[in-house]
Amino acid sequence: MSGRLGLPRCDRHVSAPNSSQHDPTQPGWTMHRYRSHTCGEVSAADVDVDVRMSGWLHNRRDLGGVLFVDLRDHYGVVQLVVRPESPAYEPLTSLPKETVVRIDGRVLRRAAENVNPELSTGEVEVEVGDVEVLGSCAALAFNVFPDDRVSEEKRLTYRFLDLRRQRMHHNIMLRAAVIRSLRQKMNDLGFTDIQTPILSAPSPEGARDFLVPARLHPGRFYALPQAPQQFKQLLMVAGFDRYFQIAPCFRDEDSRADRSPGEFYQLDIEMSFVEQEDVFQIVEQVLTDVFHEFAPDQETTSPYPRISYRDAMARYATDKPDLRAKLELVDVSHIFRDSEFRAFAGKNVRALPVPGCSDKPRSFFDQVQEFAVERGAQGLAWVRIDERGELAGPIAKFLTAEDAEQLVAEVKGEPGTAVFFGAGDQTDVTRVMSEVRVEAAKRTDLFEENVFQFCWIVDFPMYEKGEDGTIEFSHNPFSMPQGGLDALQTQDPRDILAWQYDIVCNGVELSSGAIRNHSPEVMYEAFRIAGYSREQVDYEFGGMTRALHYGAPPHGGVAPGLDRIVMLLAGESSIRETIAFPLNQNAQDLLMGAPTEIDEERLKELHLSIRKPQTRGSGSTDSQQG
RNA sequence: GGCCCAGUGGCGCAGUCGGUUAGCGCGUCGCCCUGUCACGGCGAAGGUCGCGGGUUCGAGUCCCGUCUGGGUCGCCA
Repeated sequence: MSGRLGLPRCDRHVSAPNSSQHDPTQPGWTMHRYRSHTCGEVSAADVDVDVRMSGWLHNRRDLGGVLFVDLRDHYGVVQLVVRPESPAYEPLTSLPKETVVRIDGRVLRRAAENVNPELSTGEVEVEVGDVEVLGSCAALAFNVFPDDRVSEEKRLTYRFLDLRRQRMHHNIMLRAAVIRSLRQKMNDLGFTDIQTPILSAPSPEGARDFLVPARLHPGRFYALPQAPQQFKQLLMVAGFDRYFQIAPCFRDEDSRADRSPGEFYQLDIEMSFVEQEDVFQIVEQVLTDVFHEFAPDQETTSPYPRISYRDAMARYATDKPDLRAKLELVDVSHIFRDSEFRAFAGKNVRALPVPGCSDKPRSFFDQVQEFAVERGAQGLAWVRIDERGELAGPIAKFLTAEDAEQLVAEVKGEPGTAVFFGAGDQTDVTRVMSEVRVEAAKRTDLFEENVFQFCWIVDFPMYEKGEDGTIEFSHNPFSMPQGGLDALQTQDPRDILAWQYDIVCNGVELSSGAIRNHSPEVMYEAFRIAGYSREQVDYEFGGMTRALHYGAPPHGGVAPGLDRIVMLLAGESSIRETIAFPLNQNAQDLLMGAPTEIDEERLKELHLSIRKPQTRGSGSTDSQQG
C-alpha cells in the first residue's frame, strides 16, 4: 500500500529527530547513546558510514551461514546483515521478534540484484558488529509482522502491539496529519482555537450524559459535554467572532461501527454575523482541501449538491444518502391506494427503477430480495419492463393496465428497466429501501467507486411528532427557525423548517450544524412549542438565555466529526481503526481495565452508594479482567 | 432492551448426516541451510472444543440457559 501520505511502503514518517546533525569529523564528537540514524534514514549516501541504530526486531531470515534481520522503528525498516564471525550473530539468531535492541554497524551498499525496491532503505544494509538488548520481549499474543488477522478483543487488550503494525501506525499518523492540517487551515482562515470545559452541566435534550460526582457538592454531578455547543455560542456572544476547536465530545450511547462509544472528536466551528451560505463556503473549502490533500488519488466532488431533507427522504429514503449509488426511489403509494393488490393497497410503496436489467437472470432478483428480507422486509416485489413497454414478472398480473401504465410513466421506465417495490409501514419501508437502493446499484455497476461524494442536506424540519404525539425538537433546539418568530406563531409546527444542515459523504453523516437562534424571544417561543415553559428554559439553559439578553450577534456553525473524516480517508469501515485507544463495543477499555469498581472509601468521599441491578449476572466483575 | 453472527492448541480458521486417533495455516521448540526480504527444508511439542445443564448407547456437532466479542435495531437534540 503505497501511502496515502505519498510515502513509500515502509516509510513511517518524514523527518527524524537527532542523528545526522552529529558530525563524527568534529572534535569532541561522541556517539549518541541509542542512535546515530533512524531505521528509515540510512541510504546510499551513508555507505561505509559507521552507524548506531535502535529499534524492534521486525523479522528474521536465517540462512545458516548468513543472517538477515529487519530492524524497525517509527521511521522505517532497515535490513541488518550478520555474519557468524560477529559477536552479534549468536544473540540475533535467537532473540524473539519484537525485542528492542541497539546495534552498531556499518552501512554497506547492496549488490544490484539484492536491492529491495519495497524499502526506502532497500539499496543498503547494515553489517552488525555489536548488539545490546534494550527491551526484552515475552511470547507475543499475536504477530506484529506478518500482519495476521486477530480478533478485535485481542487487539484492544494488546493495543500497544496492534499499534506497531503498519496499517494502524499509518492510520494514527494520518489522523495526526489531518488534525495538523485542519488546525493550520482554520488558523489561516482567521479562526481562534479556544478550549471549553470538560466538567460541565448536563444537557436535558439529546443523548445520555456521562456524569461525574461532585465531591464538594453532595448529590450533585458534573456532566461531560456531549459537544461544546453552548460554550461556542457563548464565545460568539463574547465577541470572538470565529471559533474552532478539535473538541472532545462525550455521549453515553451504544456504539456502532461508525460511532465510538464514550468519546469522539469534532472539528467544532462557530462564526458570527453569518448566514447559512457563509458557513457552507468555509466548511466546504476546508473539507474539500483536506480530502484533496490526504486522498489525492480519489475524486472529491465540489461544490457539494444541496438536497432538502424532504427530497432526500423521497429520493433516497434516508437523510444520509450515499450518492455514489446512481439510483433513486419513487414514491408510488398513491397509485396503489385503492388497488386490488393486497400487498400494496393502502400502504407506503416505494419503487426503485433499475435500468439495464433486461438480461439479468432470475437469481439477480432473488438475491436483491434476499438482501431486503435479511434487513427485515416482508418481501421485495419486482417487475420488469419488456421491449414492448409492458410489465413482466411475478407480480405483473396483479396490476391493472391503468396502474401499470401510470407506474411506468412515474418511474420513467424504459424497456429493460426493472422496478423493485418495498411496501408496508413508512418507517420499515424507508429503512429497508434506502439500503436496497445502494445494494441494487452495486449489483448493476451503477455505483461509482473511488470518489468522495459530498452533499449538504438542508431544510431540516424544526420539530417532529414524538411517539406520544407531542411536538419535539427534531434536531438542535438552538437552531433558528426559518421565518423566525412569525413562522413559530403562525405555522403548523410540523411545517416549520430550521436553518439546520448536515454534511454527508458516501452515506456517512460527517457533520451537523445550524444557524443559531440568537433572539431570546424567538427562543422562548420555540421552546414553548416543544412544551417548555419560560421558567424551565431559564432553569435548564440558564447560561444560554441569560447571554442572549446581553447583545448576542447572529451566528452559526458546524461540527464535522474528525474520527469519521479520518475513517473515510483511511479507507476503514470502523471508526476504531482510526483511534489509538478506543473503547470496545461495551464501552470498556480492555487494556487499562476501565471502567473499574471503586472502593468504599472513595465512594464515601463522593457521597455515593452503589445500587446494583437485580438481574442475574450483572455485577459482572467476575470476569478475568482485573 | 430486541435481533443476527461468532467462541475449537499462543493466534487465525476447518470439522460432513451426532460415531470412536479433533484437522490446517501462522507462531513456538529442535536440526539443516552463505543472499534472503511473508526465505526455504525436515522433525516435534501443544487443544477435550467459552461455561452450566439437557437429549442420546454416543455431543465440538442437537436443545435450553448463561458469559464474552463483533454487527445491527431502538437510541444517537
